[in-house]
Amino acid sequence: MRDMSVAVAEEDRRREILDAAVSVVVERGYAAARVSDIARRAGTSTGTVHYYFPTKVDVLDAALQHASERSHQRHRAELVTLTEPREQLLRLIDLQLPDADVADEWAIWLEFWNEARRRDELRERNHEIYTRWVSMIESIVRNGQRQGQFRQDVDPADFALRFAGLFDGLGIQVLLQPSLENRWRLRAALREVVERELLA
Amino acid sequence: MRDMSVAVAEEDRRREILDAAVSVVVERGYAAARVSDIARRAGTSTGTVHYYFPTKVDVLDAALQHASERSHQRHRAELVTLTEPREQLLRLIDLQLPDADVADEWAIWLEFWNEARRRDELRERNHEIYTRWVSMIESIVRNGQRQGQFRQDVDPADFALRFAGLFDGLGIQVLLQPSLENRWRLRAALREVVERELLA
DNA sequence: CGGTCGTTTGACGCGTCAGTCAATCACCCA
DNA sequence: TGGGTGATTGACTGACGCGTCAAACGACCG
Repeated sequence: MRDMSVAVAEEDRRREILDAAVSVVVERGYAAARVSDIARRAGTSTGTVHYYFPTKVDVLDAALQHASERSHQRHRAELVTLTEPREQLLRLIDLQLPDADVADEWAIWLEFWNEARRRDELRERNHEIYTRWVSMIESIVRNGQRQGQFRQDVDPADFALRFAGLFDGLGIQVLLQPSLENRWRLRAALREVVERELLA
Repeated sequence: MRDMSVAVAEEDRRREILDAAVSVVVERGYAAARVSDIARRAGTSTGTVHYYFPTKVDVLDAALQHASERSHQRHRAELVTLTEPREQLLRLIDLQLPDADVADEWAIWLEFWNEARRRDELRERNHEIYTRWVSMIESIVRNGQRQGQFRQDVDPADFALRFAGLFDGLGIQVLLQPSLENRWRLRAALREVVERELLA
């Protein structure tokens, strides 16, 4: 019982530190993030941060993982509330437009990619995460085809890859120039792809 | 005459330093680049680097600009050798696939975007550069339409934006997983967009 | 040849920051 | 109550790297 309650507190503290780390990475970037920033934002001390994570790299990598997990769960949670594949895809678009909190998520992706370029473990991690994201889209498309709502002559894996790619590429520019106009264009471009390629 | 020759030497030295800086950024990343790395790779001393560029940020920013300029010139030089808009677009694809040297260029873009996220001047710079890249595509499309080779019912600006976005998004993943398979998929996806959307 | 100016050098000073550690705290249990 | 355990603190140390600067270099000129 004691062990349980301590374990829970431990997990909470860990999560607090990771949340803090994520927001520091968003603000200062992966490479410029300081342990003291993370500690301050988590309302604790550098000693405690090191108590939970041996080195700074450990905190930051865990933070990236943490953020990507949260993002994935958010997507899943929203998708199960919808039954129509078409609605699911459109919702996915709106869920991931670089607005407010989601812009922070995009920032994390950029940092992630950048860091992954130089480190094998992160490259692998990115590959898993990206594959999961593409698979999510792919399975929606497959569902749509099975239900006869989407065209049958489209390769789901191929479509999913292109959809994700288009999303990322335009998303980066929207992140950097987040005007209403640009956000709207991103949304319109993605919806148009869905309409044009999946619906007869 | 003396001034002239000195000025030329000065420019050479500057360029050497910038080339060195680019390769250090590719290797270690913008944030982790050290003045001493740049000096060593340029075959000179840290003092000299600071003689030409007051601060490290000045070198790095100039290096980003330098790399983007070189990339743009490379595109222009290749395009003028072709007359058919269709050929120009297809060449552009092959010119920019993340292979060998070009992978370094992609790395620079990632670093650039990442850094731009936090700094207004770089955001503006990125906007100019990106606009120039999209405009290049757009004007090829316009040419193709004028010559009757491309469909008339496509908005060139819109197409160019989507084409560039798709290129970037998929390009990042190819950069991180540079398998033959992935490179081929990127190329095929882009060529297909050209075929499907621009050619009747 | 001696002086001037632009260039180059690298040792040094100074600030910064990750990670350590001894001390303290808080909680529980015997 | 007293002792044990896990959690927390922040001062400290050692490493590191930017930017400075005094000294040297070398090309040219009067």
